[in-house]
Amino acid sequence: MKRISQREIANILNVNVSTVSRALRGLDGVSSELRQKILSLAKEQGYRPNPFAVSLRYDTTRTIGIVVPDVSFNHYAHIVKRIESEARKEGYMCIITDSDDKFETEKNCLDLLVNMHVEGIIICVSQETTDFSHIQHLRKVHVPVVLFDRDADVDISSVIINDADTARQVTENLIDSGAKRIAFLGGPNKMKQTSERKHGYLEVLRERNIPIRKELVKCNYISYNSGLTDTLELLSLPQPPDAIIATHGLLVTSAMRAIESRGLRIPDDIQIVGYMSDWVSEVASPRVSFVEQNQKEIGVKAFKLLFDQLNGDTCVQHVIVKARLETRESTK
Amino acid sequence: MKRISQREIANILNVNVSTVSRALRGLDGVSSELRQKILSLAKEQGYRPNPFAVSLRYDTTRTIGIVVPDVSFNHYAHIVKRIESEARKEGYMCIITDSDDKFETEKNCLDLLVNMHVEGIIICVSQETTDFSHIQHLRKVHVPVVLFDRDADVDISSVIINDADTARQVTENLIDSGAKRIAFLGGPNKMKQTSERKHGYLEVLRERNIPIRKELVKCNYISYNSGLTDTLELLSLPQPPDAIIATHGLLVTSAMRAIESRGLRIPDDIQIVGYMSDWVSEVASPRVSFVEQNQKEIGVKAFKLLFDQLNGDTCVQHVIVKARLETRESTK
DNA sequence: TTGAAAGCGCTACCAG
DNA sequence: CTGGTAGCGCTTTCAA
Repeated sequence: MKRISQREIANILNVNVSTVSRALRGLDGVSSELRQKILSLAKEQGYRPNPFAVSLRYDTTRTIGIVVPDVSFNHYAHIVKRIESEARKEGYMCIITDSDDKFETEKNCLDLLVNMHVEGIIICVSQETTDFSHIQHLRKVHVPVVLFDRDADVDISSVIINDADTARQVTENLIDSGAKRIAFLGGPNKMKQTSERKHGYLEVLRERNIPIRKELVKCNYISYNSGLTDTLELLSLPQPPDAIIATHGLLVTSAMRAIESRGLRIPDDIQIVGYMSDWVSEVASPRVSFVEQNQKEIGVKAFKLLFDQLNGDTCVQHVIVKARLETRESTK
Repeated sequence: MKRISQREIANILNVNVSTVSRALRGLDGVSSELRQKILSLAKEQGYRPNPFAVSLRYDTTRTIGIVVPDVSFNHYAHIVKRIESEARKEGYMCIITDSDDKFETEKNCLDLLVNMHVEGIIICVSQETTDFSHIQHLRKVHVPVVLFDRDADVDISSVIINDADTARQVTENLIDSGAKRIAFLGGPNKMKQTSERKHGYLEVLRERNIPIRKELVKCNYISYNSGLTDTLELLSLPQPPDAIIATHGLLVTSAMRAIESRGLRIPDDIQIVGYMSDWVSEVASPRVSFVEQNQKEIGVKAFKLLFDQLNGDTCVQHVIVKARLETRESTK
C-alpha cells in the first residue's frame, strides 16, 4: 500500500495528470462531476501531495532553520516552541539545531541548514561567538537571518531584551533593599549581552556613589561549574557580597547551590536576582526574584522579523522586547 | 547570487550533467583532470545538492517525525534532543511537533507528519489518548512508529521505564523511612503509565500490611493546577498523608507549593518523591528525591527501535529502560 | 571516459 | 473543459 500520486489517480480515471492537479487544488477548468470523482478517489486512497516535488517545482522549501545554544534549556525551549507555532501558522516548517553553545558547532549547524535550503534562519549565537562572518555570509547567499537573545554590533535584524535597563532596575532594587556589596555574575565580556548588562549595573553604582570593586565582577564562561567556582570565590572574599546578580539561568542555580553549601541563607545573608524563566524561579526555593523575559513575545517578534524579510522587506530592524524585574523571595 | 546547480556547472564546463553528478559523488568514470575542474568550480561557486531533488529521486525523505506533549518540558526536551542527535548521526532530519498533551492536537501532528512524508514517527502520546487507532493507522500506510514514555497494550514498539518497579522502590523506601500514610498523585487512570505505577505502589502496601486508603490516591488530569488542588485536599484530610509520590514533574512542583503554603516542612512533616528530571530536582529546595529516568538512554533506544524498523526489521519490540530511585533531601 | 535520455511528483503553459 | 508537454535538480541506465 504505497502512497498514491496524481499520475496514478489520473491513470485510474483515464484522465490527464494536469486535470487531476487542477481538481485537487480547487482551480477552475474542471467539470464538477469529474472533480468529484477525482476528489473522492484521492480521499479514498489517502492521497497526500509530495512536498518535495512541490518544493522542487517552486524552488521554495517553506522551511526555516533555528539555532540555539541548548534546546533543552528552559528559556530557549520556550522561545523555540513559540517560533515554531508562529511559523506553522504561515505554513513554514522548522528545522531546529543545537549549537551546544559552541562556535564550531554553530558553524556546522548553519552549514546543515544552508544545505537543507532553508529560506531563513533564526539564531541565538553561542557564547563563544565573537566573529560574525559566518552569519554575514548567509546574507550574501540571500538567506535572511534574525538574531535573538544575544546580538552584536552587526548589520543584522535582531530581537533582544532591554539588557542595560533591566540590569539598572535590578541593581537599584538591590541597593534600595539595603545591599552594600553587589556582585555581578555574567558571561564572557565579549558578549554584548554581558557588557550591556554590566554597563547598567556599573552605571547605577556610579550614580549612587557606591565604590566599584572589580573583584565582585565575575564574567567567565557560562556553565554550572564556573558559576559554582565563581560564587565560592566571591563568598570567600574578605568582604563577601551581600547580593548577587546572575545573568543566566545556569549561573543562578549554581550560585544558589554555592550559597547553600556555605550555610548562608537567602535573602537574609545574601540576596540574589537572576535572568531566568518564571517557571524555574517558581520551582526554586526560595522563589528567585528574576528578570521576566517574555519568551513568547521574543519568539513571536523573531519570527515576524524573519517573515518580513522573507516577503521582501530588506531593512534591518532591531526590536527590543521589554523585560522587567519580578521580585519574589530571594530579595528583601 | 543564486545557488548553482549541477546543470549550470555542466554548462560552464561544456560537459554533461551526468558527468558532473558522477564527479561530485566521487564515482568512477570521470578522468581525474575533469573531476578536478568540476570539484573546484563547485567549491568556488558554493554548490550544495538540492535535498528536495534527491528526495524526489530516491523517493525517500531521510526525515522522521517526533510528537511530544510539551517540547519545553524538561523531561521531553532532553529526550528530543537526544533523538535528534542520534538521528543526525544516521543522516536523518527531525520534525518536532507538540501535541500540547491533547488528543485532538496529537492527531493533527500526526497528520502533518504524514503529509511531510516522514519515514517514521517517534511519539509520546498525550495523557488524553486512550484510542490508539490513529497510531495503528500509521502502520497501515507503512510508517514505522515507536512509542516512548507512555505506552499502551497495543502492538507497537515502545520504550518505557520500569514503571511498576520504580513505584515499588519508592514506596518501600518511604515506608522504611517511617512513612505511615503515603499518598499517590498520578495521571489519568486510563494511562497505562499511571496504572502501572499505582500497581507497584499498592502492591507494596499490601505486602507490608498497610491499609490502603483510597482517599490518598489522586489520579486526575496532569497539570500544575490539578496538582495544587489535589495536594491541598490531601493535606486537609482528617488524617493527612506524611508522604507523597508524584508521578509527573508538574505534580511534584505543584505539590511542593501546596505543602509550603500550608506551612509544612519537607521532609520533616511530609516527605515527597517525584518522577522528574535530575536537573529540576537539583534546582528545587530541598532537592527532591526522584526517579532518575535517564532521558539520554530513552532517546537513544527510541531512535534505535525506529531505525531498525526503517531498515526492514518488522518485529515489535518493547524496551524497558531501567530507572531507579535517587534519594536527595525530600525524604528521610 | 563521456553523453543522452528517462523519470521521480508536481505545476504551468499552451493547444485543442 | 481537458490534454499534452516541458521542466524543477538529481540519479541511473544505456549507448557511444
